[in-house]
Amino acid sequence: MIAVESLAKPGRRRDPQLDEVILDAALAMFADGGYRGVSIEGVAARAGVAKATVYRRYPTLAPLLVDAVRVRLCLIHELPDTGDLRADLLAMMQPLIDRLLTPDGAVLAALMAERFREPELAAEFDRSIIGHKREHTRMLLRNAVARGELPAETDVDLVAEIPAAIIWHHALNHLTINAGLAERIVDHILASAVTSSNDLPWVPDGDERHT
Amino acid sequence: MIAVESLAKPGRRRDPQLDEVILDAALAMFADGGYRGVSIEGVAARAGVAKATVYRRYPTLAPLLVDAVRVRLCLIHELPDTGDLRADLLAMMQPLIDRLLTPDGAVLAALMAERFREPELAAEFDRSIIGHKREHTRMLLRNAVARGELPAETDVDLVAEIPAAIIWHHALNHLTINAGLAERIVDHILASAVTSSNDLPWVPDGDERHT
Amino acid sequence: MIAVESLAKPGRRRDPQLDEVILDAALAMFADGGYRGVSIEGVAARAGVAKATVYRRYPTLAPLLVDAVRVRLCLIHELPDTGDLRADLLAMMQPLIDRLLTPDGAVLAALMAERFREPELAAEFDRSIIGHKREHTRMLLRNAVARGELPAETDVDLVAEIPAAIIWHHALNHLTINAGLAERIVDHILASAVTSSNDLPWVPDGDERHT
Amino acid sequence: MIAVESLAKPGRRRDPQLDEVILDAALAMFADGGYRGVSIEGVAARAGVAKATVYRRYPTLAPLLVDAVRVRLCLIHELPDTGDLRADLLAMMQPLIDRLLTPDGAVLAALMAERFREPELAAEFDRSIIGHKREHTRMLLRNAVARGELPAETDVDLVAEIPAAIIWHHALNHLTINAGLAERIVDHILASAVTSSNDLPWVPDGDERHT
DNA sequence: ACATAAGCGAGACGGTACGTCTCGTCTTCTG
DNA sequence: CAGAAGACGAGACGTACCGTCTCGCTTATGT
Repeated sequence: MIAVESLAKPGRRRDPQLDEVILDAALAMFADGGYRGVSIEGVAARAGVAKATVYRRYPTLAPLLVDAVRVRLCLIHELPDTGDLRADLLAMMQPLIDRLLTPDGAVLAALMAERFREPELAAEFDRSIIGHKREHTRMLLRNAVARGELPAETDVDLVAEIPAAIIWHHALNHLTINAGLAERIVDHILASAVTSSNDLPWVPDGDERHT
Repeated sequence: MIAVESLAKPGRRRDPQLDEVILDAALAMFADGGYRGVSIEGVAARAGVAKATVYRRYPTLAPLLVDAVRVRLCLIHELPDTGDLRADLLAMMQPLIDRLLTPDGAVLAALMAERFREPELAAEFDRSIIGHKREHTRMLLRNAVARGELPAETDVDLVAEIPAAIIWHHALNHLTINAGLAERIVDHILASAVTSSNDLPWVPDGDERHT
Repeated sequence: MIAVESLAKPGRRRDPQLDEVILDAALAMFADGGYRGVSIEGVAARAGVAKATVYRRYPTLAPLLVDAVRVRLCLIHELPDTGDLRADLLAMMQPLIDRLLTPDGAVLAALMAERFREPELAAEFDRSIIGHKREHTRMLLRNAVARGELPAETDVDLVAEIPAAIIWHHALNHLTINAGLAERIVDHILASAVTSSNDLPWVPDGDERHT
Repeated sequence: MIAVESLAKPGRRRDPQLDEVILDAALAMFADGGYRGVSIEGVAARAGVAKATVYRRYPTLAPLLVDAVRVRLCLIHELPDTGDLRADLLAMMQPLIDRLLTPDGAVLAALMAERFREPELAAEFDRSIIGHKREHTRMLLRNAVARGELPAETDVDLVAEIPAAIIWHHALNHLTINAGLAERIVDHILASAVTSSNDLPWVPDGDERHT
């Protein structure tokens, strides 16, 4: 009886399906023409939706794309820490590389390129894609140093950037990206592994990895 | 009096001063708003020039910016090959880093970001800025491997990309770039230098064979 | 038990108060901005009512205004036929002129103007305002001719139109309308009265008509 | 040599052909749907012209239609004054009636209807169509009174309005308009002609006026 | 009493037109 | 012919209503 507060708002609900087609259309246009190629008018047309329906959801283009990226290109995944540096690094890189090899790759690369100019885009991108990867990688490396797997003088901050730097460098320069890239990067990082008193278990079979 | 050659076309000459103000305006607009922020209309307005005056010189935006970059941001420099890997690598990186620290740095980074979408821009950019640096770096590394300075199993192709990848990664992610970065990169690359049981055979005979 | 006719439908009744505020709002908007200035959206807003509440009652604008006019501006009155042509004609015109002098006058004039384009509006307007006045006036004139008060060659059809034509001409052209107008029109019509063999009893006092 | 002032402005001239197609399109849309049916967007589309091309010429709809009317429906003609009241009145009415019988008639009537609400439209309409006709008619009637052709007590101001009032009343009420209407109106006005001491040369043949 | 059904406020939806803006091209004039 | 000025077709911008529709609630029966 005592309806303290009726939380239900009056009026028709927004159609959740439209949310999706709008985001899809936005992402598709972005893939085609980059940030420049996206217009709210165009998104509405492509989504088969009235302009007002888009404007009702997003006041400007940026949050629309931000949402499109968050919802459609989410790359967040578990950050591994098994103690096996090689495996952990590979596990960090693989999802990104896999994604770059799909059609979404073009979108991701475009996004990476545009993010320089679009702070909002960049922020969201960092959150959902790059996220805490760098920090996590740093930690993995620090642990490896502590365990003695990597030399004490390793420039952890720098090395931690190498995977992302190389991968995005490839993506943005239209250089080939393939499954072997991750392994080559890991091999490079582990090349300075402390080999002091023992054999190098990975040397014998480390030859045919270069694709 | 004797017009030996009538190469002189009739009509008014193009005003060379306008060439300059146009390029300046283009670069300034690019710095302000990136590729998106540049329009021939805007450039003309900023240069205090009629639109046709710009269009007469450049059919589209790309060659205009390409020219602006070539003329105003030329980064071409000597590719060093002294035999001192450390010094050579540093010499390769320093001009770029120096430039990135000036106000032009924003322009360069923006250019680097936009080049993903603009093949023409990318081509010119590669020619005048990145140029043959990658190939040259590869050669330097190969020579170092040949001299035994670097381990035989060094992934030369990958390592050669590290300097550019790291520097641009910093530039595009608004990470700090400072003079020490080049040294850190070189140190990292040389960390795997063969130091095992002997002196450094390359020091005494580090001659200047490659020009 | 035997619900011979279950005319009473279930469900909530329409709120009769809303009928009124809707019509009032419609008429007010019409007075402000003419047919163009009326929109169902606007009427709903002005009436403080949901759009659907209006649309439930009137499918389109026309019947809404038609109702508003019928209910609020009814001009139907007795059509006099006393045998006194002068008095009868005056009695025909007076209610309209009186109404045109009230604030409703603007609404009526607007309605008269719009009716050209809006057949539905025109039909209702004719029914409730103009009605059978023309035909009645014709009859009065024919009778006057028959009685010999008007010349036999009188163009009854034309003369019967003069009162309405003049009055609406004034209304639509923003010309002054005043109480004397009706008298002037009657005087004009009676000017051709047969004066052959007798005095004109109404002439002596026919001077002060011009207001 | 002394170019005191170069009145010629620089820049491309407005295309006079476009002036015409725009006005034609506007008039056509008006004929189809009345003032309500005209939109600048629609005019541009119908004229095969960019919106800006219309907006460059007319800030809003009203002056556009005003111009369309002025240029395309000009009804200005000589105001006759031959001393023959009958002929002069006929000459005044005939052009209007003729026009109303053409396809333009619908446009004119619509315009007449809309003018009530659109002061700008009305002003232009009065200037180019109604213009000084009323005043001229008044003068003709005054002269006729002075010559003794009309009774001294004629209500000149009222009678002068009859032609226009009747004709527009017909037009706005979708009543038939035909060539005979002008004659009937003139006959009516002359019905009160002073016939005192002379014959009425036009009476005998005044029968076939009803078409 | 309580399901049924309509009324109602609110507002989402696909549209259309608004008036403004900028784009790259085209045209006309002056120097 | 170069250059300034600006008209032009094209089309996106963001706003405002249009008329329809879908909600969640309220109100009145009819069984």
